[in-house]
Amino acid sequence: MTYASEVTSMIRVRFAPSPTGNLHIGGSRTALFNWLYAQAKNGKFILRIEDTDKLRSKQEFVNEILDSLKWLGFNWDEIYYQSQRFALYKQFAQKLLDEGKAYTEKLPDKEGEAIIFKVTPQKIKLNDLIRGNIEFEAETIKNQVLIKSDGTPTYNFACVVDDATMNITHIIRGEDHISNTPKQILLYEALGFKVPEFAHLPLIMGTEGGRLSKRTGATAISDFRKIGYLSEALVNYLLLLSWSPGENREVIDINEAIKLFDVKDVNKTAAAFDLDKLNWINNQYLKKEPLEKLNSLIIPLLIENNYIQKDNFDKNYVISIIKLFQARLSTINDFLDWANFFFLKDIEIEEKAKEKLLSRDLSKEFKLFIERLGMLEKFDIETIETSFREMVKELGLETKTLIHPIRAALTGKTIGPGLFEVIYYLGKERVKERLEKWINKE
RNA sequence: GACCCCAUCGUCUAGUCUGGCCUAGGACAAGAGCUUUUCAAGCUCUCGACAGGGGUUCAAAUCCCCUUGGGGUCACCA
Repeated sequence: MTYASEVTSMIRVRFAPSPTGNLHIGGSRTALFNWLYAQAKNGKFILRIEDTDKLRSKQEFVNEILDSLKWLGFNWDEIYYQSQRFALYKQFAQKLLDEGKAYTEKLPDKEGEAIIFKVTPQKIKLNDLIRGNIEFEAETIKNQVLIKSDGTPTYNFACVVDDATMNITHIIRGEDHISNTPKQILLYEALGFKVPEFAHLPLIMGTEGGRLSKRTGATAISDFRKIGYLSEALVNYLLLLSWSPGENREVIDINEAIKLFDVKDVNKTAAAFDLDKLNWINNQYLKKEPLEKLNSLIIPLLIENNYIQKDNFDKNYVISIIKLFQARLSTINDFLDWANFFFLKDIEIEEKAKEKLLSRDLSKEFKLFIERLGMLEKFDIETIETSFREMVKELGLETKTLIHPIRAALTGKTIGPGLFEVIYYLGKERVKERLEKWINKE
C-alpha cells in the first residue's frame, strides 16, 4: 500500500563536497549516511560540487572525489556544479535587494559591490532530527554577505538557493554546520522557501581527540584504496561510527544496513577514528573474499613491484600462495611484505630473526635436513613433515628448536605460514639454496 | 571571549526517548593460555566504564539543574 504522502514527497538528500581537497574519512561518512538514507527511504541522492572558490577548486579534486564515491559504491542520481549556477544566485540576491531585505556595499579595497542580507533580531528555532530543539538568538548573527564583490556567491547563500531549488528535503551534514543553520533558516524564510529537515551528524575525531590529522586518519579515501582496504570493509567501519545496527553486530552487509538505517538513530557523540578496528574489519572481509577477486587485486600489485612478470607467471602458484596468507592479511598490501620470500631471489633476513632464531650454530642440522630432503621420493606437505619429524626425533631435539630457525633462514622472518607449506611451495632447490647460503655465511 | 553541541570500559558501541529486566552487554586494542610449528589467523579466559555534585522518585546510566571536561562556529573560505 502506498500513502499519498509517500507519493508526493519523495525524500531528496545531497552530499555537497568542495573540490579544494581529497575526499577524506569525515566527508565519506557524511556521504554514506546521506546515500544510505536515500536508499532506506527510496529517495534520491544528489551530488553537488561546491566549486565557487575559483582559486582553490581544482578539477583533479573533482575527479578524485567522484572516483572515491564510486569506489565506495555511493552512486548519485543527479549531479550539479555551483560554478554553473552563478546567474541563479544573482537572481535570488536581486530579489532580496528589490524587496528591501538586502543592500549593497562597496569596500574601498574591492572592485565591485557586494550584496548583503539584513539580519533582523529574532529567535530562530531549529528542530534537528538527531539533536532535537536548538534555539539561537539572531542578535548574535551579523548581516550576511550574499554575493561577494567579485560577483561570486557566499557559501551560505549558494547553499540555501541550491538546497531549495534542488528540492532537498533532508539536509544531513556535519555538526560543524550547526551554527550555519540559523543563518540559512533566515535566508529560507526571506526567500519564501520551505525550510527542510536538518540532521547534524557528530564529527569524527582523531585517535587522540581533536581534529583528524594526517597522522590520525585524515587520509584520503583514495589512499585507503591504494594501501589495500576493501571498499566494503571501509564502508562497514564508517557505518559503525556514531551508528549501530544493534544486536551486537559489527560486520554487516550494506544491504542489511539499508534496511535498518534511519538518521534519527544516529548518535549525538563524536567518534574517534580507530585504525586497529578498521584493520580488523578489513581482515574479516578479506577472509571471506572470493579468491578470484583477491587475485585480481593482488596480481597487479605483484607485477607492479616486479615480483612476477606480467605475461609470464604461474597463476596457480600465485593463487596457492595467496591462499596461504588470506586469513592473516589486514590489508592487501600486507601480502607484499609478508609473502615476498616466495617471489624474490634474494631475501633479506630480519635482524630480529637472526637474534632470536639463528644465533646458534645449526649448520650440522641444516646440512642433514638438506640431505633428507634430497632423498625424498614424494615431495608433498605431508611427506616433508613426516620426514622432518623423524629426523628431529633421531637427533633427540624438540621440534620447535629446529622449525623456527629453518623457517627464519627460508623466509627471513620470525612469523609466517607453517614451515611445511613454506618448504613445499618454495621447492627443493630454493630450500637447499637458502639453507646453504645461511650455512656459508657463518 | 560570545554563541552552540556533546558526555557509558583506552577506542567503537548496546542500554537513555518510553526510569525497575543493568552487581551495565558486545566488539577493537591490551594481557594470559590453548592450537604435539611461529602469529599477524582460530578458540578460551582476564583486565576495564555510567565525568563530579545536587535534586525528582519507592526506584536513575536512564528525567531536571549546576560544575567540570571535550568539541564546533563566529570570514566578501566552504
